[in-house]
This record gives sequence, C-alpha cells and structure tokens, in this order.
Amino acid sequence: MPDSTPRRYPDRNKTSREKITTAALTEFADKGLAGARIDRIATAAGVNKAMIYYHFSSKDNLYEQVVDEFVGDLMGRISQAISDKATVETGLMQLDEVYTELVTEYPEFPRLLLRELADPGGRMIGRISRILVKSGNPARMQRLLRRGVAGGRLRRINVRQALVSFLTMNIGYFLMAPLLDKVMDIKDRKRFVKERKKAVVDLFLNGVRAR
Amino acid sequence: MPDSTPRRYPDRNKTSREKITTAALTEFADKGLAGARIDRIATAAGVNKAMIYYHFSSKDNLYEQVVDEFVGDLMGRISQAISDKATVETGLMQLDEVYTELVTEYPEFPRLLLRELADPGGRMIGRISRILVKSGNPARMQRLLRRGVAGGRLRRINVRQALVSFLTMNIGYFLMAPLLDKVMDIKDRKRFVKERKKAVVDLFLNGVRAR
Amino acid sequence: MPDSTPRRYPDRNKTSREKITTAALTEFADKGLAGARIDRIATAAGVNKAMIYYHFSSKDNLYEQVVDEFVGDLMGRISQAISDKATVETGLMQLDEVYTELVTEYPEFPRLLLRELADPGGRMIGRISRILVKSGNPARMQRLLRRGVAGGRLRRINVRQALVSFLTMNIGYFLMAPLLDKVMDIKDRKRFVKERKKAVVDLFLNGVRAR
Amino acid sequence: MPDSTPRRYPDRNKTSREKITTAALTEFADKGLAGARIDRIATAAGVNKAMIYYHFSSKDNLYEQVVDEFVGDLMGRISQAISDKATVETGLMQLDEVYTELVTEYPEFPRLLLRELADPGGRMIGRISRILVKSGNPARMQRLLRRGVAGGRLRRINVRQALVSFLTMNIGYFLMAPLLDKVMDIKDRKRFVKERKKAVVDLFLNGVRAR
DNA sequence: AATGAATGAGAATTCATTCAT
DNA sequence: AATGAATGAATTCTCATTCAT
Repeated sequence: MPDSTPRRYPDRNKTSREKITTAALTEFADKGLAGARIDRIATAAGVNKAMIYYHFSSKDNLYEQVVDEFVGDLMGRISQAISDKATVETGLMQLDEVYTELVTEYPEFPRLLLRELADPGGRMIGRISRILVKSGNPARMQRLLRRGVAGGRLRRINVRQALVSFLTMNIGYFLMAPLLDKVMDIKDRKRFVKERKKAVVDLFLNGVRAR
Repeated sequence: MPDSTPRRYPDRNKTSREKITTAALTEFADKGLAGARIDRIATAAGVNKAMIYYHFSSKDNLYEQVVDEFVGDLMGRISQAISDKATVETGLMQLDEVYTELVTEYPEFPRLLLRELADPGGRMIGRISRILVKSGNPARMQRLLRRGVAGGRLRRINVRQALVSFLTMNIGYFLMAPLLDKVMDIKDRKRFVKERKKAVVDLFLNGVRAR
Repeated sequence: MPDSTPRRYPDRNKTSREKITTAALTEFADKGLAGARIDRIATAAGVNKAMIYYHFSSKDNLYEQVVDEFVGDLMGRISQAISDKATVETGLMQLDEVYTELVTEYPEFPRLLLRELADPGGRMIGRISRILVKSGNPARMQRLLRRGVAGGRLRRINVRQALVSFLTMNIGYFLMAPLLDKVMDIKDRKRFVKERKKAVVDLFLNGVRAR
Repeated sequence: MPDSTPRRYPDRNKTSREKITTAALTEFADKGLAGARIDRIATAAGVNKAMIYYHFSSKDNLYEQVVDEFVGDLMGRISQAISDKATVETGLMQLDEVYTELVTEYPEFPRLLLRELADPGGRMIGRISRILVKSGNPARMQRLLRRGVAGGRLRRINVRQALVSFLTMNIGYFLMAPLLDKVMDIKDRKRFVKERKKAVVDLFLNGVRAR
C-alpha cells in the first residue's frame, strides 16, 4: 500500500492520489473529520471509493496525511518569509503579510485549524507548533522585541504577551471572521482585510514604542 | 414533548433533562455535533438513550437546545458586565475581566465556539452575534472610542479595526491557547492569563492614545 | 450492551439472543468463522442485523460466545457421564456411549471441532481440553488402565498410547466419516455407528487384555 | 492461461507459479479457503497479485489446483508404499510408517484435511477417497484381514470396523493432536509419535488376533 | 511474464431513531 | 418518566478481480 508516495505538483494531469488529497482537504475543512464522508470525497475526486483505501488505508490516516502535507506546505512558506536582518517594523509587516496571504490563498487552513484547536486529541497543533518553533521565527521576533526594549526604543513591555497579542490580532481575525463580521457589521471583508495589516502593525507599534 | 422545561445549572438533585443537558454540552464541546454520540451522552448522563429523544426529539435539536441555553446564560453575563458610564479604560478593563472569567468558568465555550466558527452552516454564530449586538456593547465601545478620537485623547485610528484588535487579543488567546502555549513556550497558563489582562489593555491603550 | 446475559432453555418463545445463538451455531458449523455471514445469521434468526451487534458487539465475539456456550453445555454432559466406580469395561462402554450420543444429538460439534483443530489461533481447543481435564475423566481412565496392568489383567501396555487409541477410534470416526464412508464404502452409516460401539470396545479390550 | 505447467517441490530457482503454489498451500492450510487472502498469498510468494490471476484465474481455482497437486503427490507416495505380498503385520507396519512420514513431512496435510472434512461442499474428500480406492490399498487390507479370519489366525471380527479403527488410530491422532496433547498431557510429541507406531500396531494385532 | 492502479460488489459495523412495555 | 430491545439507513472497510502498460 503506497501510503507516503512522493507527490508531483502540476495541477493538471493529477494522479488519483492527488485528486483524493485535494478533495479530502475540502471535505475535511468543510465538515471536520467526524463529519467527512469517504463517499463524498471519492465522488468529488472522481475515483472509486476503494481507491482511497488503496492509497490511505483508513479515514483517520487519510486525514492525517492530508493535513500533514497541507500544513507542511504552508509552514514552509511561513518559514521562508522572514529575513533575519529585519527591523521590528519590517519584520512585523512581513509576518502580517504572510498570514494574510496564506489565509487568502488557502482558505481551508483557518477552518482546519479551528477544528483542531477544539480537539483535545488533535495532533495538527503539535505539528504546527513544532514546525513554527523550528523555523525560529517566534524566537527571532522575541529577540527583536527584547533588543528594542533594551535599546530603549520600546517600552518595558512583557515581550511574550506582546507577541501573543500580535499573533492573535493577526490570525485571530481570520479565525473569528464569521462572528466578528456580524458583530462589527463588517460588510466588505476584502477591504477590511486590506486595511487591517496597517491597522494592526500601527496599533502594535504605537502600543509598544517608547514615548 | 416538553422541550423547554426549567433549568438550573447547580449539580445536586438534577432532573434527567438537566443531566442530559450537562452531559451533552461536554460531549458536543469534546467531539462536535458530527462526532458526538447519543449513546455516550446517555451513558454519561446516566439515563436511557430513549430518554434523550423523549426530551429533545433529535440530535440536532438537542444540540440547538443545549447550545442555546448555554450561550444565553453566557451572554446574559456579558451584557450586564459593562456599565454605560464607563470610561474607555474602565470599560476595556471590565470587558477583559468578563471574557477571562467566562472562559475560565465555562471551558466548553471556546471549544463550542471554535467548532461553530469552522462550520459554515452553524447557527450559533448568528445567535451570539445577535445577542451581542442587542446588548449594545460593541456599539457602546465604538462610541467610546470615537469620542476619544474626537476629543483628541486618542489618535486618529480606525475605530472598527481597533475594536476588532481588542477583541481578538482577548478571545483570540483563549481560542488559540493550545497552539500558542506550545509555540510561545508558555508553561504556567494561569499566570499568563492573569498577566494578560493588564498587558492587553496596556498595549491597546498605548496603541490608541494620542501622544 | 448485554454481552453475557443468562439464557433460558425452552425452545419456543425464544428471545432474540437465543435465536441468534442458534442460527449462528449452524452458520459457523457450516462455513467456519471466516466463511460465516452476519447477514445470513440475521436472516436465519429472523432478526435485524444490528441486533447481533447489540447483543454480541462483533462477529468474533459472537463466535466466541456461541462456541463457549455450546462447548460448555456439551462438556457438562460428558463430565457427568462416567461414574467413578466403573470397571474398565463399563467405563469404556459409557464413554463410547456418550460420544456417540453427543455427536448424534449435536452434529455441529464435530464440524466446529474440525475447524478449530485446523486453526492455530483457536481457543476452543484449549477450553475443551481444560474442561475435560478438570472433569477428571482422562485421569480416571488412566488410573483404571494402570490398575489393570498392575493387577495383571491387562498386558504391559503404554497406558497413554492406549487411551489415545481409544479416543481416536471413537471420535476419529465421527470426524473422518465423510472420508471413511467413501473409502470403506460404508452405505448405512447409522447401522455402522451402532455396530461401532461394540466393535471398538471389543477391539480395545482384546488389544489390551492379558492372555 | 497456462494452468498446469510443470512443478517441482524443491525450493531453489522456483518459477513464480511455484512460488505461488507454495505460498497458497500455507495460506490455505492456515486459514482455509474462505479465510485465505489473495493479497497475503501474493506477498508471501513475492509476486504481484495479478500474477496469481494470470496463472490461476480465480481464488477457487487456485485452491483446487494447489490442493490437487498436493494431494496427488501425497497419495502417490501412499500408493507405492504397500506391496501386495505383505502379511497383515508388515502391511500394517508399512501403512503406519507411511502415514507418520507424510504427516511429518507435509504438516499442511492434516490441516487441509480437517477443513475439508468440515466442509460439506468440499471436493478434496471425494478426490482423496477416489485415489485411495483406486490405489487398491483399502481393498487389499480388507482382503488381508478377511483371509486372516478365514484362516483362523484372527478372531471373527467385523473387518470393516477393524480397518476403520486402524485408520482412525493412525490418522486420528495427527488430526486431533492439538487437543489430545493437552488432554493427555503429552509434552514430547516427537517421542510420542515414535512410540505410537508400535503401540498402534501392537494394540490392533492383539485386538484382532485369535487367542 | 509482470506490475501498480483501479473497480464493483459485498461485508462488517455504526448510529440516530423508534417501539413496546 | 423511563427502559431494553429493535430497526433502517448509512458508513467504513474489504476483497476478489480486472485493466493498462
């Protein structure tokens, strides 16, 4: 059973493994692991149901593989996005940029993440955090902020809290968009997202900058 | 079928309807609607499976009832929490306080919310937003900020963005805690939560305050 | 899930658990565990397929339960059948009698046994042997023969081998009947079985008796 | 499809047909026809699943072919083993010898036989019996015994019953070994088998001999 | 002769829901 | 209000078999 075969990227002329992966990603994002239906995935992928078992051997395993590949790809992009020589300002800007891009390009991501965050047994969380930590970005950001504090350019803030604040302001909106859009009566989400980058970085910098 | 009998949250001397409600809340928070099992709920509640149908007529309906009651209770508490005469500072502090309390007292809440946020068909989101809007809190907060801007005490910020930032900094941490705790290497969550209130309000106020 | 509920014997007015047990016994004897079909058992028992899972939770478990109950019943009858004060002659006669009766009354037995004998993982063998050993019959028979040898009434035979020979002559025919009937051109099996008891005991006694 | 290509049992330099045959024999002995898996056979044989269909066209056919070849080989050895001029004593000895040898050399045999004996639709039984009958051995043995009775050297026994007894004492032990070893507490099976030949013939001869 | 991928027809198992009592 | 038994409609998973190369 070819469970972890290589994948080729070109979208056209997909192998059936790839077709399954794609269909499964959507289904899992839409319905979650428990709500997903193998039948539906097979139909969407245009393959025989048994094919899914041929390639992935079980629903649970399919979920894992799909999420793994997906998260792996995403995280790869995040890792590259931040250069070491960035200043606080450019660093934050870059990060913000990347998050927005990712979420826009891969709308399945926030939904998968939401479900996994709710799931005590989920392993995606652990995987993502490991990748993020390994990427060195969180550490780098902390260093950046710490240096700013030490150099007197930033107030004497709790760096960890500040970083958490920055992250939640960024990703948090995307996660809670369905709710926030209604509560805050946001009609034009696209525009709001565009404005948001600047607003977030602006609020954050003003919030931490020494006066 | 008596679908909306009186309810008390206290633990002792529960009616079987209450026992079901309690067990179901946990199950739904743990597994989501699709992953929840009537059997498990019945067992956890110590009642017969048929009893659930006697009281709630279907799984979907059970979910709705349970979530409704739960959300209703929660929102009631939020609504009361913010007095009209608050200043920006005290208003934010109060809000923050309430969120933290809620999430700590009702750990099922963030998980239910996470799942609903992931679910395009979910109706809990609509319900919550309606309640929140009706409570007038978001509008009040906006007014508060707008006045601050007008009076020159606050910078010329985008008020809506700022409010979204405040909300995501608050709730966002609780929603993403499983991930953030790992990425940011937060060992003592209790302490972090305690510090957080101040850190958030502090960052926010400094971020918006005119200089 | 009521997995080991008591059973009541009257054949009419059977509970569905009993109906399942009966149907399953036949199916398993006919087709073996791997060849048996839950669907067929349900139909034969006149119950819904899900009922089988309600009562037995899995095919494997059903098999085990059914075989266990069955073997337990059978062995109970064998255990009682041999009185302690028997002489070699009457003892052997009694044993022979019992085997023949059992096999005639419970034709499923030899077939279940055949399949289990072929199955390295089978647990029925262990169970039967334990029951037989506990019944004390094999030991008693050995003692009987040993005494005969010591008293000079029997030749100096290997008692264990002799006993094995006796047992195989008895049960062996029933197990191998489909083959032996053809090879030996046995047309009237009933008559052959009737004659057999005497023939076996006669051969055995003459074979072991001192001359 | 080349269904009856030459075969050699020796291990080295096997054609893939032979590899399949060997693997299938083990699988069928282990699990029976219904329990056998084409996948497992292919893996064990180190060939692709489709290869099996190329050579044998179906699972049932594979079973038949494999069992046929196997039984054919075995029976060939039995047929040769008994010379016409044997006395009762030597004839029995020879037979016994052969059975023991066969079962020792081809441990799959008793297990295949057991399963076939349990299967009402099995055709192996018919095939074996036909071969045995054609070999003339049973008839020869009957004649031998009959002559002994007529000549007064043997008691006036039922010859058919006696022969059945002899056969069951021989093969019966091998078939029921898993059970008998436990019940009779046989620790050293090898030694027991060695002793058994003599014990069986001895018991039998003494059982039938005129006194 | 040989293989990896693909398939259709089952087969076991699950689960929300209902029924009789 | 309460329960154990029962059910139908999925749903996951399996497996013999075939296809394209």
